[in-house]
Amino acid sequence: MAPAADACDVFHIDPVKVARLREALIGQASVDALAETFRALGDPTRVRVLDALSHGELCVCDLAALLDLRQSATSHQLRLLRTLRLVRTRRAGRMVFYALDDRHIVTLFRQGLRHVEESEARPGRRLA
Amino acid sequence: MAPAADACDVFHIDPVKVARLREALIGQASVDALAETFRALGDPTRVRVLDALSHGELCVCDLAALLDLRQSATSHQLRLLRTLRLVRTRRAGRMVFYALDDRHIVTLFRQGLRHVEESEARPGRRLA
DNA sequence: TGAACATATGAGCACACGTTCAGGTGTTCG
DNA sequence: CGAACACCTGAACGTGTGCTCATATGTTCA
Repeated sequence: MAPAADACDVFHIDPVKVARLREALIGQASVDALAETFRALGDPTRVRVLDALSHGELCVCDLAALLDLRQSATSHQLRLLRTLRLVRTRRAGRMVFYALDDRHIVTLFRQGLRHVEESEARPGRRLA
Repeated sequence: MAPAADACDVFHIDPVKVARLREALIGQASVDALAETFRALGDPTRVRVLDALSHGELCVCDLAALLDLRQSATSHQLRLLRTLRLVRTRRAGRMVFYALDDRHIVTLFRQGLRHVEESEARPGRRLA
């Protein structure tokens, strides 16, 4: 994990300040966990899944129909969310109900939503 | 945008409730904007970039050295973050300083951090 | 038990992503 | 001007991601 070529190998502006910065940076474990968490929310399909589930539990089939997704695709995404402990399952006969399992994620989700809704009103340029 | 095969095409549990849910769901524009925002935070390198910049502005070269990244990779990531208006640039001679440009993102970032730091103490299983 | 149903899983494919290399743009200074 | 420097950008490459199809697992009910 040390390319260190190509880029200049000395600090330019304030070496002392930057050296101190090194100490203040988040540890690799937290970085990875943080990225993993946000990545889970970084896909339109999963955003819609979580949005739907934020109104209450749903079985896979209803969720798929609601979001206009194949049952298979829905199941795959739910597995990912379940592995990350963002959703929880409840079996009822042949059906499996999924519900949100992480209060913090809901908070993050809502906060992100507020953010994009505010941004929509502003000039901000969209991608592609 | 209508696969609708493979999955059952009727609602099973509470058709009325689910039909109402359709109305309550977030619009596609917000879904995409939300996913785009979270995706920007969903990469370890960008998490580290934002973390570093959260302590103050930095030039590309110092940032690259600090994070042990090639200047090119750093620049590519910064462009992405700039396109999303998460960071802002300030030119000073040959150097370009980058700084955070979105208070909300910092809030999201910190909140996500608190979340993963809490989770680290708990049993939660990690991926692969 | 066996048919019907709800969900889970594996393989395969098309596409997106992050990095690197090589070279381009813009600025400073002799 | 031209060399040196800081940064940007495009192409290429390996890898990851999300979907679909086909099929397996697990449950209910006749």
